[in-house]
Amino acid sequence: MGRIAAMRLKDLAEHLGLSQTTVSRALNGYPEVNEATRRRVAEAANLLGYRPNASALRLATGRAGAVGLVLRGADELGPHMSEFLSGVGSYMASQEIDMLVSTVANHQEELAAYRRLAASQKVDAVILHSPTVSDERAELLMELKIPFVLHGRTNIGQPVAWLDIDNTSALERATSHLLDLGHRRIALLNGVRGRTFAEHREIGYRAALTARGLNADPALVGNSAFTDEIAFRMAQAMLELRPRPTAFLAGSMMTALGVFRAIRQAGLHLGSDVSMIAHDDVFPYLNADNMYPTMSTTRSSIRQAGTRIAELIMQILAGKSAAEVHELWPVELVLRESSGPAPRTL
Amino acid sequence: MGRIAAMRLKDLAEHLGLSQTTVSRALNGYPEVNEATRRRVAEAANLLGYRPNASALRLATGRAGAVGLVLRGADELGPHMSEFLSGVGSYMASQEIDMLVSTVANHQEELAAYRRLAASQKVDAVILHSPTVSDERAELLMELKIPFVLHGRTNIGQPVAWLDIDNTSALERATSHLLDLGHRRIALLNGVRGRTFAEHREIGYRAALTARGLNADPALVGNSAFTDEIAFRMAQAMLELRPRPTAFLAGSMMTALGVFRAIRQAGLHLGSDVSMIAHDDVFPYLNADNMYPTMSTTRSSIRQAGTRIAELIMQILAGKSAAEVHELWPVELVLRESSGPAPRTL
DNA sequence: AAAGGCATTCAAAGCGATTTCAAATTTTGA
DNA sequence: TCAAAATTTGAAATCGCTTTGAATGCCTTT
Repeated sequence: MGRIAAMRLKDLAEHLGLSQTTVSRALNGYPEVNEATRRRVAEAANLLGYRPNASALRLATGRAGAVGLVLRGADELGPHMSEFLSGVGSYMASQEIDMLVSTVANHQEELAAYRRLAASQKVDAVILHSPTVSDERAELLMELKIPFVLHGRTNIGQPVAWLDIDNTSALERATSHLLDLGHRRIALLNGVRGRTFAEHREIGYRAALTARGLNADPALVGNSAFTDEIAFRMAQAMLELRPRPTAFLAGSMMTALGVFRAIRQAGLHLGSDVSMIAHDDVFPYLNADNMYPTMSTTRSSIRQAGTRIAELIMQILAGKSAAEVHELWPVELVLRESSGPAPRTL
Repeated sequence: MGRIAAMRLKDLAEHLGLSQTTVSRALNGYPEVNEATRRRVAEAANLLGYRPNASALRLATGRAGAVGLVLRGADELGPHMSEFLSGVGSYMASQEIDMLVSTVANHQEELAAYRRLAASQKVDAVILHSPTVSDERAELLMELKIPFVLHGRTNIGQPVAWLDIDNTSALERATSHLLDLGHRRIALLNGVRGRTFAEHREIGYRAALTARGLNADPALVGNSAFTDEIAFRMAQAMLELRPRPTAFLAGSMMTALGVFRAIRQAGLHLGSDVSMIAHDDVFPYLNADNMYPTMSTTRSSIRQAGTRIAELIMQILAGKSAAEVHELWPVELVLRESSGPAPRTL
C-alpha cells in the first residue's frame, strides 16, 4: 500500500538543477557531458540511491533486459535444471540481465508460453533446453523471431545457435571401456526416447558394440526420466534376467543411486560383481568421488554449460549470427572403483 | 536485429476503427463498453495475437507483475530451492505473475540486490527464505517497504508475513521416538548455525533429551550445509567415537545419503546397528519409500510450501496485513525400516 | 568585429499502455 | 416532442525513461 515513492530521474534532475537529458546522459556515459557535471551527477545518484525505473527504461529502449526460460511440468525444475540455472544466473547477474522463469503443464502450454513471451515482449531472448530430434519449439521460436540458444541439438531446416556435449562419443568410450574389461552384457539406462541427447547416447552405445561385432539386447536398454526410483525398478528387473547384465551405464547420478540400490538388494557388489559408469553433471551436493565405492563417470559440468550459454546469448543479442554459434563440448571419462573387470562366472 | 514488430494497441485500434481507449477498456473488462464491440475487439485481439507490451503496461499501471527471489551463492539453487521454486512457479503461472530469480555472491550483495529491486521497481513483492534468527534482510525489506513473505521465521521488531513448518515439534517427536526405542547416543546433523530452522530443530532435540533427564553431547551435534559429502565426513567421525552413536537425525535426504554411506563403510547395518530418521522435503526423484532400507522421515513437502507462499504473496498484494499472515505447518513423522531398537551391545 | 566551431545543456517528442475528462449518441420520462 | 439521463466512445494526459534536434555560451579564426 503505502509504497515509498522511489526517486525518479526528474527528481534527481531538479535536485541537481539540471535537465533530465543531461542527467540521463551523464549516467549512461555519453561523451557530450562535462566531466565535472558527470561526477556531480554520479555522486548524487549514488547518494540518493537512484536507479532508473525498469519498466520505463525498457519501454524507452525497447530492450527487455531479461532472458526467458520455460520449464515443462514444474518437475522439470529438478537437480539438473537448477544446476544449469545457477550457471546461467551467475553470468546474467554480472550483466544485469534478469532471468524470467516460467513453468507450464505440457507441450501445448509451452508453445503458448513462447507466443506470450514474444507478444508481450517480456524477454530479449530465450534459452531452449532438452530438445527433441526435430524440435517444434525451436521452429516456433524461429517463426516468432525471438533469439535463442539451444542447450543440446536439433534438426530443423534453419541454422540454430547451440551448445551441446558430445554424448555420442562419451557413451562410445564408456561402452568400449566396459567391453575392454570383458563385459558383454551391458545395460543402458537412458533418458526418455525422442530427446536428442538420449538418441545420441544410444548411438554411441551401439557404435561401440558394433565395433566388436556385438548387438544391443533390447531387454538391456531402458528409457525413462532420471529418478532413483525408476532406475531402481529397471535395474532390478534387468538383474533378474539370465544371463544378467554385468555392467550398467547410468544416465545420471540419480539413476546411479537407484541402480546401486538394486545391485545391493540383489546381494551383489558394485565394482566386482557388477560394474557401473554413470553420467555426472557435477552436482555440488552429490560427489562421485565421495560415493562408496567411488563412481566411475562420464563427466561434464552442466553449470558451466549454463554459464557459457548465457555468454552465447549475449553474443547473439549483440548481433552474432546463430549459424556461427555452435559448441560441442567433449566429455571426460573418469574411471574410479565402480567399474572393474567382468566377473568370471555368472 | 530484424525483430518482428509486435502488434500494438494502436494497430489493433486502427484495424478495428476504434480508439485505443475503447479497445483497452474492452480488453480489460470495463463495464462502459458495448457488448457487441467488446466481442468484436476480443475476437480481433485473439485472432491477431495481440498482447499488451509488458513494459508499457507496467509503466502505466505501476505494477511490475513479478515477484523476486534472490539466491545467495548460486549454490543455493540446490535441490531444496528448485523444488520450492517449482511450487511457487506453478501458482504464479496461473496468476500471470513472473518470477524474477537473481543470484548473488554473498550477504552484502544480497542486501544490495534488494535495494536495486526496490529502486528499479522490478518486482511487486519478494519471497525471503532461509532466515536467520534475527534477519537483517527482513529488516531491510521493511525499511524499503517492499512487501514480502518469509519462508521460515525471524525475530525483528515488526510483524512479518511468514509460513514455516514446525521444526521444533518434528525433532522433538523424532528424538523421543528414538529414545523410546532405547537409543541414548543420538547424533544430530543439523543445518548451518544461525538459521532459524536449525535453531528450532536443536531446541526440539534438546527438549526431548531433557524430558528424559539426558543432556546433549556436543560431540554428537554437527552444523553444516546439507550435502552428502559433508554429512559423510561428519557421520564418519562420529562413528569413530566410543561409545559411538546408535542413531542419527539427518537434516535432509542428501545428508541421509552421506550418513548411510558412512554407516556402510563402518561395516554397520542401518536399521539394526544404527538407526536414522531424516528430514524429507519430498523430492520427486529421491523417495524415502524406495530406499534400501526404507527411510524413516520427518516429512513436509517444500513444494507445497512454495505454492502456498505464492498464494500468500497475492493476498499481501491484495492488501492483507502482514500481521495476519502466519502459517505454521505440522510435520509428519513417518516410520520405516531405518529406525529400529537400539542394539544391545556396542 | 563578425563568423564559424566546439562543448554543453535543454525542451520536447517518442516508447505503448492506462485513465481522466469530455463529447457524442441513444434512451428515457413527462 | 424535448430535456435529462444513461450509454458509449474518444482526445489527451500520464507513467519515467531515452533520444532528437535546437539553443546557449565561449573560443578561435579571419
